[in-house]
Amino acid sequence: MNIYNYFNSFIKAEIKELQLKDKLPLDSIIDGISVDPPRQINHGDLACNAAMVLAKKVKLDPISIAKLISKRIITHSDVEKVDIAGPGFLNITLKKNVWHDQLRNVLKAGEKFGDSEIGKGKSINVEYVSANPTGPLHVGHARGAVFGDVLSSLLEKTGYEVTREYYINDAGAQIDILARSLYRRYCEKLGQESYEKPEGFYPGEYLIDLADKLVIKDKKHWLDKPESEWLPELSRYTVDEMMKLIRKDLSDLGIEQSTFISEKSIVERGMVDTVLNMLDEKGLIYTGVLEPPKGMKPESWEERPQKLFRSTSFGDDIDRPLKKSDDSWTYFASDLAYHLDKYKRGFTNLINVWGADHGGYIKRVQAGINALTEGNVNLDIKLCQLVRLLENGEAAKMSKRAGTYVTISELVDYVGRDVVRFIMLTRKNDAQLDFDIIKAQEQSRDNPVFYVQYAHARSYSVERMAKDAFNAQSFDYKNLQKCDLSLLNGSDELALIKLIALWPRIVEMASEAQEPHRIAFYLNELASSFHSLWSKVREDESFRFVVTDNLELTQARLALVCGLRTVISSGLNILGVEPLEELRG
RNA sequence: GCGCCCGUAGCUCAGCUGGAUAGAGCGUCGGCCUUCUAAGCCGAAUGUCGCAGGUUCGAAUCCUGCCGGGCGCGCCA
Repeated sequence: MNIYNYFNSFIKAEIKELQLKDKLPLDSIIDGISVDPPRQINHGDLACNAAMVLAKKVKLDPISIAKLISKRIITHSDVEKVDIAGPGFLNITLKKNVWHDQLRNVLKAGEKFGDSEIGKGKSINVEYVSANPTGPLHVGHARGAVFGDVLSSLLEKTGYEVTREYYINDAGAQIDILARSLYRRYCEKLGQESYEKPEGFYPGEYLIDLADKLVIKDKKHWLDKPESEWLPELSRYTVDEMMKLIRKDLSDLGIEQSTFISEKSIVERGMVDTVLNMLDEKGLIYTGVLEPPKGMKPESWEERPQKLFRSTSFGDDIDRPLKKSDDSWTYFASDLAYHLDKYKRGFTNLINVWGADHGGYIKRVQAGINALTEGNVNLDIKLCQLVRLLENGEAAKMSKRAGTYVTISELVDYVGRDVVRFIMLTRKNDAQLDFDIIKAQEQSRDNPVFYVQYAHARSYSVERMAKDAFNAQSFDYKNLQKCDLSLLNGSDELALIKLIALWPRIVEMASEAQEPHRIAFYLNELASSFHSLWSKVREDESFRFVVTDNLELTQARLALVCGLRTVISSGLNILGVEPLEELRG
């Protein structure tokens, strides 16, 4: 438990005591009470709004309530002093040894420091990427992929049991087109061009490569055969091969999902019919005619009765069609079946990571899943906005393999996996992201990946020097845990310890908000704080980490550096970025 | 037309789900290398938090209405 939560519970308990002793009314509200790190340094270590929250319902002024509570808080052995400030804030200053103990906890717990149990006993299904198996992944997919992967790690860090899932859209019409495109390439290989390029032809080079493989595998077997003979087989073959490509791309990014669910298998198991029957039984299906959307030119619009799901009963804007004009299921229908499948596999907490262009789809899926599960499922949908690839501020143009877009493997080859992963998290998921592939490789303050890695590497640099100056054994973790941390009493050192001690809170809040970018921002701040302390020695010799005539002080300072390193490394591990011990070769 | 997202320093963005005097980087200007790696650090200047109302002890944050930008809106997935 982090100290903010700890004091939150403590203060609430004390307030209950006061209520029992009739000092405060019993019905006063405790819910909105929070304990936070204050923004201003002179506001102490913890700021609590309890008095103001209580004053809301009780007809007492906040200041006198604050006085009442502060008398209780001051009895805690960790508390140095309590100030009442502003409109009724309780500003709590903790004894220095509390912070020293926090640092000691980091050294004892190692990377487990920051683990939380807020998700203990809960399982959650995170579905991400789920790109159509029609070609290699591109940059837009990379963002959703990294986001989903890091969100999963973050949830695991806070105790959730996470299933990382990929939904393979291997059933729609675009798969037929893909197979026909491959067939065309196959014919080309064998010197026959009479088979026309199909409508919506996939032009990427990867299909030429695949056609090579197919010729080697099946020789001329499919040549001059009717489509009905080769289409089913080649569809299956192409999807399998595309999924190999995609999984390769994902593994280049360090992503390995445990569960792959095929749309085709959902359909073949009759799940779509099940969904239709369920909705029908609930009276949520009818045949109707949709209005054409206003503001759009309905050129080819023809009014047509179709089978509709009454999603407006569940908060959607219009009712949604389940069947196309050719009587086949819409994507929506099979997607409902897929989500029902998740529920039947035992998941009630679902997260889907989608591209922002699918935003208009959220309400209907939530409506559908609510209808199918009686509201038992909580489905969160995270949208990732576009990524704009830049080269020194100009739009990047480095695409070759896929025809029209930059692929993940091109990007990873160019800047490296760690850079891709980190940069993808330097923006909130729902804000657009500019990814400058030149700047992302710079070794400068501009490049957050470098900046954080540099701080991490510097910690090793200090350790090496300390070990050179004394005997190495004095600095192993066991000895550092036991050393006298009270020697760390400079304001800069204490400030750094406090920032390190913030880590568990950052983790919990990022997890609750489902916002992995907060980890990246925090690491940047932590690195900055360390670089700053590091440079202090230029103004004042006494800031030297390694003090050659003082082993105890050097141990204490190295303990601080190791604590910092542990947190950085633990943060980078959540991001899936490898912490480096040295930056120059 | 409707729905979702966004609007914060010259630029790019944070802002801890309602807290105190709104922050960081870049850029600009001015400092710090006989170095525990200057691949870095320090200082200065910079704001109608899009606009207008509302909710309350307290709003960049929540609600409503505008303005401006992005995405989407049956027979694609």
